[in-house]
Amino acid sequence: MKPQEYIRNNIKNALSACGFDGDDEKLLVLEKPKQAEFGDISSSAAMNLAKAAKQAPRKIAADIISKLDTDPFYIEKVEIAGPGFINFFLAKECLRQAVLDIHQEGKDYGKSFWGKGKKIQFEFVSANPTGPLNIVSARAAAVGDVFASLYNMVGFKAEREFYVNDAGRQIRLLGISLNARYMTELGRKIPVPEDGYHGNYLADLAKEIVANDSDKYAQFNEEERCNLFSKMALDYMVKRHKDSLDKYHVFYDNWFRETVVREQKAHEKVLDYFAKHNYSYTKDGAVWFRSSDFGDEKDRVLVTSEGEPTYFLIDIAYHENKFSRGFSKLFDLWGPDHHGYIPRMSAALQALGHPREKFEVCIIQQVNLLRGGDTVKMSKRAGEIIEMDELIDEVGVDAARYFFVDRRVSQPLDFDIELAKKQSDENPVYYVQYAHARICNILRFAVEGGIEIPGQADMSPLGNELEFAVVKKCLDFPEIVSKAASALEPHRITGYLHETATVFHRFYHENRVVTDNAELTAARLMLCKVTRQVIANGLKLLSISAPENM
RNA sequence: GCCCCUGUAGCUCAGUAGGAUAGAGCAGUGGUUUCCUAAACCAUUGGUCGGAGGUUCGAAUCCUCUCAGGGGUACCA
Repeated sequence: MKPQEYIRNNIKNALSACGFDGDDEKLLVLEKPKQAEFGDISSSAAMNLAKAAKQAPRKIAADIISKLDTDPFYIEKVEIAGPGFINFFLAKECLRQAVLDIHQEGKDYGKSFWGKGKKIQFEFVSANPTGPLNIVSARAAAVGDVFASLYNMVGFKAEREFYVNDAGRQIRLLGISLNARYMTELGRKIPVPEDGYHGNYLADLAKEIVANDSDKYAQFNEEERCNLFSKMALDYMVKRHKDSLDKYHVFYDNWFRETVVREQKAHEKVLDYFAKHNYSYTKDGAVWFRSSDFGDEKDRVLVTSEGEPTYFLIDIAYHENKFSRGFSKLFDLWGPDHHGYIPRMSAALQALGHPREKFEVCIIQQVNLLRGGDTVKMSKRAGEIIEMDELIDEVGVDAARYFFVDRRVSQPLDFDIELAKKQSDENPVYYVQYAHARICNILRFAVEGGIEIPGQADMSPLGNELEFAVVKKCLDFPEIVSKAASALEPHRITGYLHETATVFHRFYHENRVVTDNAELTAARLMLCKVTRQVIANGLKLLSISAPENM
């Protein structure tokens, strides 16, 4: 049994013995004291009970403690402190045992099972295939990927999906824009329409087409040619997106195309359903959804007076399609510009019979790009955007991913390219990776000295505070993973890894691992292995490499 | 107008289902290497938690008001 588990059960029993509700989750929450002198684990149950029980918190705490079962294997001592905290000090023996337990779990350490194998889905990035991926997509890609990894770690079956908007006006415009570039390349100057796509990537593609097929398409009539070019540009862009994301270590389970929804007439089924249930009506020649009946601030158009289905309608049908694939919950990651869109989508899905909590949107705040402290101005109109590829090429995958994930998602992010590039102590990525590399080096050194790396060891030689600090930190990992997942807060992982690295570096500095003392060496090597495992597991969650040397 | 996000150390940010002396990294200052990687470690400087009220044993955290910045408010996608 893990120490936390033991203490939790223990408090639960003591509460019941004192006549309190031992099943009240709120009373069973364990906290980490801010300072080491307050012990390893604390409970504020007594203070939370004080008001209802009309007793002094410290008195309640004393009662609870009197009913605690303090197995010396787990508990060194228990104290009442401050206004009524109950502080537990873990016994050395269970910490020593924990090292072996974690070692046993290996790659699986950190997993939990509260997801119960439920199928869920994360849809993220889903950038329009009309231009290269930009910085905002880079943040969404890193975050969405880590969310999926986190949820897989806690027992869900999480899938990653990219929605490709491969239909509609913008794709026609893409074809027209490519047509202009192609004809221009052939010497017949046709301008890219003002609301078309002006980026150089289409000019590049046009050159490529001319190089391969020469003027073969010039004979086509214009409409035919634009249609063909729409398709060519689309395939080209999707491929580019895929390549960029591969390079970034983001791998999707599914690339879902909007045309599938249209071909299956799924949106018409939604219309029929809404009409049948009186969730829609016609006004001014357009079909409206009564979204205000489901919490939206006003009704929304499903079919325009021109007879065109809106993006919203198609999107509803798409989400209905997701549910039909058996996901018990859908997570969408959107940019801040879409937050006003949440109530209407939520309304639509509720109208279709899906409970509100089965659809959750996570808004990823914007990214401000800096270079050495100065803002990098980006103008989409003029085609001046920093592409995700450029960013990765410049700062590297590991640093980019670390920076994007190391901040609360709901918070705008200042990304300083110069800082991310720096291979110095200003850059937190290397700090964590260095701890991993350092441990690898210790193990290498031991092997070179003829010492066998133990698969088992007697941990009793572990005795000082720095050693135990490392163990305690490693012990926190599963809980951190669970919290990061349930709260959708990936920055907890980077923060934790940084702390783990700190504790290890500190230990390393004061304690020599490989010494003449064979027993002590074996125990410390085991401690090193376990720490390396925890750091590696954490980095793997983030898809950041764990280098063996630096 | 209405909605969302944000305001904590010089900079970038943690900390918010109320809890102990508000933390970390970087920057600054001063130290540490005959020894498994100094991309490290140790010490130290630095705070009216935007402001004002309120709720209570206790507020960065909850409520009201207020100031400041960013974003959103389409028969676009």
